Amino acid sequence: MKRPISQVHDFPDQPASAPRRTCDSCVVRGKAICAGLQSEELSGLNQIARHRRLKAGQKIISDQDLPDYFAIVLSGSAKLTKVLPDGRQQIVGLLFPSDFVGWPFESHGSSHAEAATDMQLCSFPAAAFERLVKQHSGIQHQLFRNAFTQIEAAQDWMLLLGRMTAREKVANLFVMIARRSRGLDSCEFDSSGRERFDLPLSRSDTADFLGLTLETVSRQFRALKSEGIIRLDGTRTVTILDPIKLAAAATSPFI
Amino acid sequence: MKRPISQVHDFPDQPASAPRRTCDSCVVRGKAICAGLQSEELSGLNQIARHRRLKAGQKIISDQDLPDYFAIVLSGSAKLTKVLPDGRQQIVGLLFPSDFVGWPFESHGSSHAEAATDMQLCSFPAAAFERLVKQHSGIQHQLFRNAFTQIEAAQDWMLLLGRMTAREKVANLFVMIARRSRGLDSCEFDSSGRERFDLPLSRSDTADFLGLTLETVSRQFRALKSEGIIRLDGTRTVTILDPIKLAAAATSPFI
DNA sequence: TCTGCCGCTTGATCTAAGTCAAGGTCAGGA
DNA sequence: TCCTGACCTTGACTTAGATCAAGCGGCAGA
Repeated sequence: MKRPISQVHDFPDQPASAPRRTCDSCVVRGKAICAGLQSEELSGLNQIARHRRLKAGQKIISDQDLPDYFAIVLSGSAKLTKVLPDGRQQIVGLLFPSDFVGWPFESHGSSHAEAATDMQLCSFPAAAFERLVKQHSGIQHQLFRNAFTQIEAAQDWMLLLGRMTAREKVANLFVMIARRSRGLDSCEFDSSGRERFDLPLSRSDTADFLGLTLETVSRQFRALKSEGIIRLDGTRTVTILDPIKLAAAATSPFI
Repeated sequence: MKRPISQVHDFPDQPASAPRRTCDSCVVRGKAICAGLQSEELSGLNQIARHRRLKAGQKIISDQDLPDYFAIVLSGSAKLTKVLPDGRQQIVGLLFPSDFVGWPFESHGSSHAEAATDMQLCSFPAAAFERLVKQHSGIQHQLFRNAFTQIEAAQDWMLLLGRMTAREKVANLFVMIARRSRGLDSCEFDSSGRERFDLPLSRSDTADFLGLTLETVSRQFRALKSEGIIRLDGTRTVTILDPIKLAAAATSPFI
């Protein structure tokens, strides 16, 4: 039987009294906003940080009301969605470990953040976090850099949504997820050095991410598979068999 | 003969010795990043600010090399574009007066900024501006808020690109440009209170912004016109005849 | 005034992707 | 064990929008 690669370790929520596990001690150290902070800034964050585990589908931050916390993704993935009144949906962002969730100082976000897979977060109470940001310009600077990364990703995705074919969209999705998964436990290299990773999204979510229908997504998966470019183990696990051809199918970006 | 509404006033570039006109003295005061700054921060900006006039089509900041200046748009519009190796193009942002151009502290942007119309900028030499930002957290905070606005716009646009029909895309474009033009000299209300504004983009650029072809854009313009929703004077000037129907055609967002 | 070009419109046709519909697969619960 | 429902695949067909191909109109330069 096929099983997805990644599995959230089953450790319990930290009780309030226990020493708190923080961003400081996590896998993504050095990549998340904590990177390059002064030790004073780090210890400030550590003091308010709190571990949090979410099941796939759980809301993280709604686009309606004030967020009560911000967070850094430690494991798993989150999706940012926007919905039209008639139900049409677009996923406008996919967050991986080390990504920051939420917008300090804004009364409401422009999208709804939700766990795409089971995930772990390092969370910070909103008010305390904003207070820290005001005191430490290093944190503010990291937030700003994080914003730039999000803009870059959004602009890349606009190019994909507006100007790419279904095949190119799917190929680029694989390239992007492979890159973001590298070094995480949702990614391994097999004995012949082939990269294998889990898709954090269902076919339907994938369609909403790529601006396609789920049928078209499924057909493009099949096409890349039948051309020997990828292998699918089960429905969520992808192995890249031919990275050259995959890059060609993606027409360059996201490499 | 029809003439576009907006016209760049023909005042000469400020000689280096003359008292410099700055962001402080411009139309967009109170809306741009200068809003809410301390007087000390403002005077710092004023000291390095420099007026700049650009012709339509001139490059502002390339996505290749380090920017030598950042700027606030005073009049006219700029477009941010991304290009695929085979020439396919996507406009990933449209900038209006009060918008900030460029990314301090990043070695290169992810898109190419270019004047869409003749325009005026309030520019800041890159190095001096970054120095100021480091000193004054108020400016940093304004930059951060500006980044949030850009993310919001980008996410809205992803929804448009991925999930809207050609008709909805065009209707939303009109709604968005009308909103952003309000209060500028590229916008007026006629005697019966109808809103009239200039499109900053050619049909071909509009197509690249909406993820369509220019033919489809042209046909959708015609459709909205023949339904009495808009009027076109010449090829760039739009009057909204029926805002209710326009909003209906846009299926809600951007209002 | 004429000419050529650029940006735009319009029509005819084509096609990539959407829609509709029928199964298949698998995990979880009765 | 079988049933149920969620998720995915596959096929047949339809269609929105792309592509191809004229042609128009205004203005810039001769």
